[in-house]
Amino acid sequence: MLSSRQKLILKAIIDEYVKTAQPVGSKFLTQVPYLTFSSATLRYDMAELETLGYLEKTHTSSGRIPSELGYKYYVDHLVTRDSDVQSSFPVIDDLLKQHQIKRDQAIEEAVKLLSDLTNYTALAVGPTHDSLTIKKVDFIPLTETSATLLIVTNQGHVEHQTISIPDDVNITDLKETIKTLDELLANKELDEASTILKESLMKQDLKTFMDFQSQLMASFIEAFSKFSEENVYLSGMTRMFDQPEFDNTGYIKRFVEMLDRRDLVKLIGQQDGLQVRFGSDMKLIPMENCTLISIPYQINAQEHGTIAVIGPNRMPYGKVIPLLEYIALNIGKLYKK
Amino acid sequence: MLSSRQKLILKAIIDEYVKTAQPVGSKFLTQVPYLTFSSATLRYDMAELETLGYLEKTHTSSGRIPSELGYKYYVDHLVTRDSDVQSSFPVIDDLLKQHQIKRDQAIEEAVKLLSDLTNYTALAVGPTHDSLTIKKVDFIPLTETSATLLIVTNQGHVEHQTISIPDDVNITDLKETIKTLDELLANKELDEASTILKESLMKQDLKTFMDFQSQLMASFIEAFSKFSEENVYLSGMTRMFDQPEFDNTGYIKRFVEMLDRRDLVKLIGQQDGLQVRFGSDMKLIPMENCTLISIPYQINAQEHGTIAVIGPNRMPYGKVIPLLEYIALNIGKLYKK
DNA sequence: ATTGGCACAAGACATATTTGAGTGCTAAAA
DNA sequence: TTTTAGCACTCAAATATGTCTTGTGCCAAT
Repeated sequence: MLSSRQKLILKAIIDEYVKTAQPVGSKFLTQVPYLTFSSATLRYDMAELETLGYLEKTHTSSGRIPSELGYKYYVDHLVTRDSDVQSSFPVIDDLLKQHQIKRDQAIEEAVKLLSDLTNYTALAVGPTHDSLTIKKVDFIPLTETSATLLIVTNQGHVEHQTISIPDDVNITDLKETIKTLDELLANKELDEASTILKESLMKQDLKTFMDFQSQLMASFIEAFSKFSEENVYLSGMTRMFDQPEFDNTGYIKRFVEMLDRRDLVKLIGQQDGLQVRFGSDMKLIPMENCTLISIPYQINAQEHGTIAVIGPNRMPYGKVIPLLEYIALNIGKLYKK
Repeated sequence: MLSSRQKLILKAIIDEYVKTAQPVGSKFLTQVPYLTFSSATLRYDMAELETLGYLEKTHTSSGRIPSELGYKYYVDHLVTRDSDVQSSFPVIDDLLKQHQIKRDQAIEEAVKLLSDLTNYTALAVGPTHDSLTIKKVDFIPLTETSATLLIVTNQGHVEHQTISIPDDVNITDLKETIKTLDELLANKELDEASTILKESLMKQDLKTFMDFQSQLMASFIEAFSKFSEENVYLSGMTRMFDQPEFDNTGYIKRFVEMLDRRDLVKLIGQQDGLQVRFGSDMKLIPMENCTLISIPYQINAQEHGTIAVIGPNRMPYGKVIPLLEYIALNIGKLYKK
């Protein structure tokens, strides 16, 4: 357990380090208004905080920098919300209201805004749909030997697959088949639909030939899987380049590759509430000196996703967290109209 | 005009510099089999090549490195096609044949392959369609107040727009309207379709209300514009990070931002045959020390695009160019089946 | 429990010294 | 006339040296 003085010292060190990116020494701390102690006293507590694992030194006689554990303690117990943040709330409101936005655009704008306001990389996944049902299955002949298969969901999402029609398949029969399928699948949920589809094709009650059926089946399955694929929105990919502690091509390379591979998506999938994850917490993709802050957003009863910021550990949490919360909240509000 | 010995020297310097990324001196050149001259003679010609602008020095007493002009001369007159490249042709054939690939996947695979084989960033734009016509316009009611508008082209591409239906619009009328539009627009080319659409809505011969018409119109226009949007495929974004001359976060940042903004797309739009562009040739986006090699590919009579590699000037052109050509050629072949 | 004082550690910076690769020039050889 | 050997010179890079500054740890005094 930390003494209250130790807490103040930890807070002062992190606040300062976030600003300057330089190790903080006892001399600086003596100038902090709420630390009216001699440098020796402060040093004593700093040494203590170091043995507890909250602080680190870059070399034997340097000032202290926060460890990951230190940041963790800071966000859990010490961070004070920056009241200035509220001044950017109207900007957010304005920008999101400005367009009569489509949903995808709204999320894209929100992510861009988040990146612009924080100067860190921002991303969002989703929205995923809790109960997606099939509204319509249709097909449009294109040529003698090809047609486009259309599948529309109740949320108005459309997937299409171009299929080639073998000579031995009668186009009228095919039309019939699709019509039957449309009736069978209408208003069914996706996984339910998959089952029904398999059964129907098994039962051979559809007037199409066997090997063509597998192509058809595959097309449906692929379309279904595309519906449940998650969109990823990314903005400010290169923002991390500006952080002095990342001025290193090797590191930056790994960072860009991670973004490119969409690794983070798995990490910020389903979750409750705000989460702050530090480099080593990101199990699959350890990224030292990085913090990922994520929060779910809700668009309506069925559609929700996650929006996140990724930046250096050395982040002004007191600003970033309220911003993220406010934006997540307003993506939902915005789309209610 | 260069003497034949000067040509040999220029070639030797570039070949070596491409391998090592180090300035090449007269001492090294004496060891080149086809340069049986003393270092003094070679130095004399090197000085000459420098005044002509083909070589540069990094400082007064360093070896020489090729200038942009030097590279240009090299690719135009000196490069010898590397016969080893053919050994990777079967790999290309295999990988592209392996899947029963869809067109988009084929291009994506090709770009990835190009990047993997060259170790440079690769990209492709397109395919664009010469004569895209509308095959079908349809609409699917989702709820009382919303519907999805579907537009299908003769190439089997589909765009959809979700529209909200005002209370004062009768859904039967709307159905009627869409049906009329379908008949009007079927088999029309995109720009033709835009014109027809405007006229019809002007003439008010459609049974929908005025302010709703503008929404409808906008939806169509947006869908049309999406059809003609170009796809961009990108692979190996971080490959440039491995080049020693780009081990610099400032530069890398500009590079990634350029890729992110898709700046290159404008550059490699319509063109005939193979093009090699050096840093300063890329008018809008000067990227020093970068070379862009691009070549058109053809998928069928109507669909074509461009595929390209971007890497450092210091590139083994003798390998990269044949590879690019072979891949561009085979994207087309592959999709013929 | 807190503080002032002091020896010590280590990075940062500036300045010299050495080394080595490579050049340009010139006079002699081919 | 062309080519070559020889030599003085240049400059970057590596190495060494000394000084300065910041900050630590510890101890004795308060």
